[in-house]
Amino acid sequence: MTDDKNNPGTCPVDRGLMRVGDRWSMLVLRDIERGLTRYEQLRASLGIAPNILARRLSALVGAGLIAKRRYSQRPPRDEYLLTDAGRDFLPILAAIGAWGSKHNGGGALTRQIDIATGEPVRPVVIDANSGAPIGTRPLRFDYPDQA
Amino acid sequence: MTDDKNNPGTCPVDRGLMRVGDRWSMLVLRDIERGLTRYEQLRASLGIAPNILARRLSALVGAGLIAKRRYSQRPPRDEYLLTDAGRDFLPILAAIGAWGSKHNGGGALTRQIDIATGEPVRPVVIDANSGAPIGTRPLRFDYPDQA
DNA sequence: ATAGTCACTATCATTTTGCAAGCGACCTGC
DNA sequence: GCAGGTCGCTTGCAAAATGATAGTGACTAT
Repeated sequence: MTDDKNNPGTCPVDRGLMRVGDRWSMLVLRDIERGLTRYEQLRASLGIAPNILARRLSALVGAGLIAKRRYSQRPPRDEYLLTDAGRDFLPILAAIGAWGSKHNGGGALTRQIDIATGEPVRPVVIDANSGAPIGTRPLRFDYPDQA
Repeated sequence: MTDDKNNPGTCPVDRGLMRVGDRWSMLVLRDIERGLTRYEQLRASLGIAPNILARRLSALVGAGLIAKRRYSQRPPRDEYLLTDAGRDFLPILAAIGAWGSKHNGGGALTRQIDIATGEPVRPVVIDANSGAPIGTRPLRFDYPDQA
């Protein structure tokens, strides 16, 4: 685990998790995607303590995944919107959701539906080069020189 | 956030994160994938405190992502191997790694190489139905009845 | 017999999380 | 004009998780 931003490791997974590596942060992103952009909406939806939510939101702003925007001057009201980096993270949440449905999926579940086809989406991680799902072709790790 | 296993919520992301929603667990899975299957290898690679590693490993065993296997009777030695559910999680780690490379990717990084082509893999999450990357087509959420 | 490895456990300090209460800025009756 | 209500937090304190360090049991190797 790397916490030192000035001396990060070479593992991209670790690099990613430095930014969003906790559960609340991911659930906040999910809820913002669902349209719950305001503090009070998020607090009620998640059932999170207010101090914890405030801390997570400012961490996500600091990490560049969401941005705070004032949508009303009087009364002063803000909302949180996904940045490009935050939107880029959403497919990962979809993949985690697919895993959760498969391996921890008893009972009724919320699904995402493709509006054009009406079908539930089935997220799969593929290698864009080969088109093959990750895990179906042999891979090796390439470690950078650490001279 | 749901912690109650007898009364889980309807969000599949939450369901997934119930099982692996912390940073050490994901990094342990990554290292096991890399072939670091023994306690001492993991401890040295991750720089984690021994009590914390022991707890994470037994949590992952309890969550069904890894299994403990005795590979030597005398001296008694165990290793940790991925279960089917654990292997199913690896593509998510690849996707997180791709995100980390893109958005937090200064300096040298470890990469995964497709052995057949020699090319670095480029993980992308697609919808298996349409073949389109998640985020490129409009979706809606389908919430189950809560009568 | 002595030293060393491996896979942990035990103890205790530090850090993070979480609950409950409160606060400032504003709006909405009346 | 002032009591109550909403929103977006902060403060104070308890509880839980994490982490550093030391130690232990089962061996092997010399």
